[in-house]
Amino acid sequence: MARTRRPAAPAADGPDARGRLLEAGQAAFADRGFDGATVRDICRRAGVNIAGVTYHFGGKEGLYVEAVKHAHTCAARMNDFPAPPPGTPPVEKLRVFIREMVARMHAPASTTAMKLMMREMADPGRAAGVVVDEFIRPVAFALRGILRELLPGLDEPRLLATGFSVIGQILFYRQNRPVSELIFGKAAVDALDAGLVTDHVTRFTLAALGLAEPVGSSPRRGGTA
Amino acid sequence: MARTRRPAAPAADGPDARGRLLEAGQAAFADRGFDGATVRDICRRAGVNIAGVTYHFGGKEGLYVEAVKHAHTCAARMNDFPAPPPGTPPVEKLRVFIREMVARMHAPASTTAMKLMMREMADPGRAAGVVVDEFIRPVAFALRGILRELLPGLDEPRLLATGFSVIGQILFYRQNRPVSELIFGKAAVDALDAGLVTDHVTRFTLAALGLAEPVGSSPRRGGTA
Amino acid sequence: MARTRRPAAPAADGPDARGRLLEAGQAAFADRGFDGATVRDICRRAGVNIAGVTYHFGGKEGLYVEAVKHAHTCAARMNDFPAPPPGTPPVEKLRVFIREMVARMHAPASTTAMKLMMREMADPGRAAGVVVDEFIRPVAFALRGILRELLPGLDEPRLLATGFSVIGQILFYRQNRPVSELIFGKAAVDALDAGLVTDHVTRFTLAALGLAEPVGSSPRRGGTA
Amino acid sequence: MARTRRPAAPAADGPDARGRLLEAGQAAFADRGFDGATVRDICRRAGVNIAGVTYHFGGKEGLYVEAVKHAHTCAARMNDFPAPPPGTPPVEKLRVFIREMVARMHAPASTTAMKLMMREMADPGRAAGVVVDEFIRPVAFALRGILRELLPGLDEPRLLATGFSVIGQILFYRQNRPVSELIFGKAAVDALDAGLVTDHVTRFTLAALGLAEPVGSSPRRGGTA
DNA sequence: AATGAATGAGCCTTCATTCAT
DNA sequence: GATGAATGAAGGCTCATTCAT
Repeated sequence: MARTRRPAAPAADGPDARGRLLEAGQAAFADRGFDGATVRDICRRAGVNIAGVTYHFGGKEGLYVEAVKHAHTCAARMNDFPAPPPGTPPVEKLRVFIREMVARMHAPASTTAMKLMMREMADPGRAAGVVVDEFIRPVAFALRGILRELLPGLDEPRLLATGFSVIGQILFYRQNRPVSELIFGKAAVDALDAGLVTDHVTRFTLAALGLAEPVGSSPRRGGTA
Repeated sequence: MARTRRPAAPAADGPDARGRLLEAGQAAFADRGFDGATVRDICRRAGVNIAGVTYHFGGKEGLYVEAVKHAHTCAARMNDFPAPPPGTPPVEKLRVFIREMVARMHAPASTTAMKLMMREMADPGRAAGVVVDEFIRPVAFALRGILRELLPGLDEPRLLATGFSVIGQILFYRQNRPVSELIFGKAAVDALDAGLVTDHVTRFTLAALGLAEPVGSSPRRGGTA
Repeated sequence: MARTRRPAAPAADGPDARGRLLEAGQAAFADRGFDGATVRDICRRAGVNIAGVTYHFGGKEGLYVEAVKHAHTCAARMNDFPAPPPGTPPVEKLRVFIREMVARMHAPASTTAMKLMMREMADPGRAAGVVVDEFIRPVAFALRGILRELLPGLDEPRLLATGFSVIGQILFYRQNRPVSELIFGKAAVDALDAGLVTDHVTRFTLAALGLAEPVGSSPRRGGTA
Repeated sequence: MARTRRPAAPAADGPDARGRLLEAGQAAFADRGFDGATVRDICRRAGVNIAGVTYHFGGKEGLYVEAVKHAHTCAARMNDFPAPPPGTPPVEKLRVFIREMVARMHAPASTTAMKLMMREMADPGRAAGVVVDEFIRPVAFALRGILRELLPGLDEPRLLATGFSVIGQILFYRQNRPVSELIFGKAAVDALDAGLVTDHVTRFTLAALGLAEPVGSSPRRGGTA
């Protein structure tokens, strides 16, 4: 156990210094950004000496990159995306994809990790390459594959735009939640839980592709049937 | 306008110090963020004394807020949103709305102002209230009004989600362009110009609402006719 | 007066911040070396804010270079080296040269400046170029000129070596005083004041060149006659 | 020797950690000074754990002192100064002394050790006592003895000054080589090899004491014959 | 109205050192 | 005997801000 290994940890008793730094860094970068976060604060929260960041990560930037990597590892196991069985029809694959993506975006547990990744995506910088390569791109191509199956005759630009329409709908809840709450009130936005959003986005999307009844036609149950 | 809000600033007389500071601040905040931008750099670029920011805006934060306001004033005259004639059918209103929004998001001219506003939206803070009140909220309610006309029977949460689906599709191009280019290449993303995106989002949305043929059914011409 | 110009000097009342920094830096670098001296300490001694060094000199290294320049300016006005009248015989020129150099090396007033310069000479680095160009080289060439006049037939290497013999004798008192005192005691070394050393070096050198009676032959009076 | 002085060090067994640390420390201190050298760097170069310095020498300062001692042990076996046979005439003793000293100062082999010692001499501090006692003082007194034999009637201060004139000439080449090269060019200074310098200093000195023809009188051969 | 020298808090980093193993 | 993760003081420097002019 890493737990029994620590020699003289001063404050916390969770994982080792490096791990605690990673957690604390993730949180700090997530809600203050790279420039806004301070090494001092991160160390204090991690219960680690101020020299710890340089020691373990070579500096603030090193910690940032590792924190983003860690975030993607934590929050986004794309691998356990429930790979649909071979014969699964594409429509079902799309349903699953949407359900999974929405779930991720609404997961309250990984909020911190998610926020950090979103920040890096909105303003790609130090760690963008890693996030894109290991996390974003696979998902993007998975979606494109599904859509290609569904729309074999569509030209490339429109296929891309279609993918963006799907992803755009889902991402919106992550990227614009605070503003949405400011406009419509927290309660109204909170009402849109993962289940409702999954249903809605699935129905909206399938209808747009001619694979389901349009939104508004039959009251609910747009997700499965 | 902004003139009446100044606390203790000197008379503005054209491309004066205050104005240059506003421009320079807008640019700096847009591409480095609040923490990343420095007062010194902004003053240097504006050709203004280093004390200028404190003098004219009371401090860095003051300049930031004014810069965001200025950005919304510049880039987002929601007023000249071509108010459709009274009798316009809702579908047409939605078409116009989408066209206008996409145009704004793709406008290369107001890139700086747009970037600054997007930043503030992604991480609402110091100036979020102003942006939301004066720029975002009117648009959001306009869209909701249109959708309510189109879907009179839909319950509130689903109406909200539908609005988010429309806006999410459009915003995606602003909020995720750099990452998209990283994934699919700049060329592929650049191919999605305002016209194509307008067509696509309009078709996708109308189809989702049962007001147009689904995406992929007939080759193109989903936008105008 | 620079004296009346200071707006809000916190502690001292001498020259302005920049000047005080220069003095304090000179002292600190002189007796602790570049690495040993700290900006904080220098600022404290100068009664200047800690940001003063960066502000006025761009950083520690900038202050160092300026301090060395300042030292040479202060301690070594080679210009007022009493230029001998045109017809002065070379022997007299050499006498004057030695007297002047010894005087400089023994001057207790400019000890700090001298120490700083010696340090930089012993381990030429950041400011060596300046010191050599503006201070050392002119002196070196002046001496070589005098010796060339005295020894027209000597080959270059030996002329150089002769110059080094003259300078080496004089420099010794600056470069090795502390060690000398450790060996022979402070009293014995202090007994060698500027006058005695001038006499001695002059006699030793002139005798070596066959221009005076050898050391030890007649008790004293080796300097002038 | 140094072995009996260690406070709490482990048994030394050849090119062990302790020895490698000593070598690495010597090199680092020689060309960066005490403050400029870092324990980390020294340990890395010695292939020793970072705690090695504290462990073996009690700290950085301890290593420094031992390194200087080591340097004097390595580079300056004053013992094998070829003690002249009892009846050797003083002039010959002086010749030998000069030859030996110049040889030491020009020895390229012991450059590191020499540089370290020179540094400590120029700015006597932590290890000055040791160097002076074991290395410098014996030489100084040897020279004084020789000069006393040659100049039995000279008063003490002048005798001291005479010794300084001899040593000053020789030391110059060690203490001011870099600056000399800056002024006259590396080639010109390199031309002054040990042989030429020995010849020159010997001739210059003996002539100054009335024991040889003056410099410049007969072309060369002032050193040996 | 506008300046810019000066401020002091706070930044990230590096240092020699320690201590449980 | 030797290790290396962890320490905490101190390093140089940058920041937004102030104030006498």
